Amino acid sequence: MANPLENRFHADDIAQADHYLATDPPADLDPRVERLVNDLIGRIADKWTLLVLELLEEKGTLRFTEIGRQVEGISQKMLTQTLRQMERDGLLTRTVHPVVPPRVDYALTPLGNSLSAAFCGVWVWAERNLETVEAARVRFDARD
Amino acid sequence: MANPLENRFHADDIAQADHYLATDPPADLDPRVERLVNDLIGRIADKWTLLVLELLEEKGTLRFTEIGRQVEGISQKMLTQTLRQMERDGLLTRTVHPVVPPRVDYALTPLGNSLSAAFCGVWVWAERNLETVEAARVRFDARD
DNA sequence: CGGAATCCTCGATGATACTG
DNA sequence: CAGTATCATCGAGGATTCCG
Repeated sequence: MANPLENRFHADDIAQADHYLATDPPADLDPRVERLVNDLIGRIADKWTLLVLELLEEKGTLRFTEIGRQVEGISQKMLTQTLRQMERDGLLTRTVHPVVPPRVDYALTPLGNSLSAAFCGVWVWAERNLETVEAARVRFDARD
Repeated sequence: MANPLENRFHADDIAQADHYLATDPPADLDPRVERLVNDLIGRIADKWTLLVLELLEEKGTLRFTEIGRQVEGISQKMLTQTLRQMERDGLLTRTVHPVVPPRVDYALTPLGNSLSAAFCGVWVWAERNLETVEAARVRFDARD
């Protein structure tokens, strides 16, 4: 895996990783790490996790139903599943209030916030290059 | 919206990102843009695209078979499909050499490179927080 | 309200075979 | 070598129901 930080992506804490990565062997890293990174990427890079992550970062603390309402198109099943997995991974906290009717609050942990920050670059890229990609598709589809 | 490469954020200083978002229309953005961004995220955030993207960024130009060999576990079908979609989106170029046996080279476009750069923060996050996440999972699974 | 449990479907993916 | 085409599967995810 190449050092993705040849360019300068400046989260101050991430700049540290720059140095950290630079110490790696030139070729590829430990296959074990490779596997785990891919696994992790696979988990976080799914549609719902991403959307919940951004929503909670923006809104702070939200209840189960509120999240469900604001994440367009998610089913209750997937919402539960996504939230559980994120909780398991330490990305958010789940707080059950012993009242009737039940009230469960979800909020990002610092780890969750840092992941959201890490994704910032991707969101910005997507917004900035939306039309470029659209144009590329039109051009591609127009070829014989 | 700021360029991520110029953008300075701290993982623990999400309040800033808050402010950063605050420069956008207060509520949510244009639904059309929102939809397209989500669509785009959905496309690029799949396992194979991500892996091919990083591989090509690292290795430069590669042939079809070389990519297939280096992306562990990908089937020929998915490789073709992934490469086509990336080509369609303008992320890479496909160069057919009229020789026998056929030779087809793939390489990232500037757009592809910029996307790879945008993902840089995520890869770094994954590498840095691998063990934190692992620990969180163990803790979660150990609860009653 | 915030889920858990069940059933069911459909589309993504793999396996296989064929070709310029 | 670099695909395309076809068939088969299998599991992610939706719909529905029930519950503390």
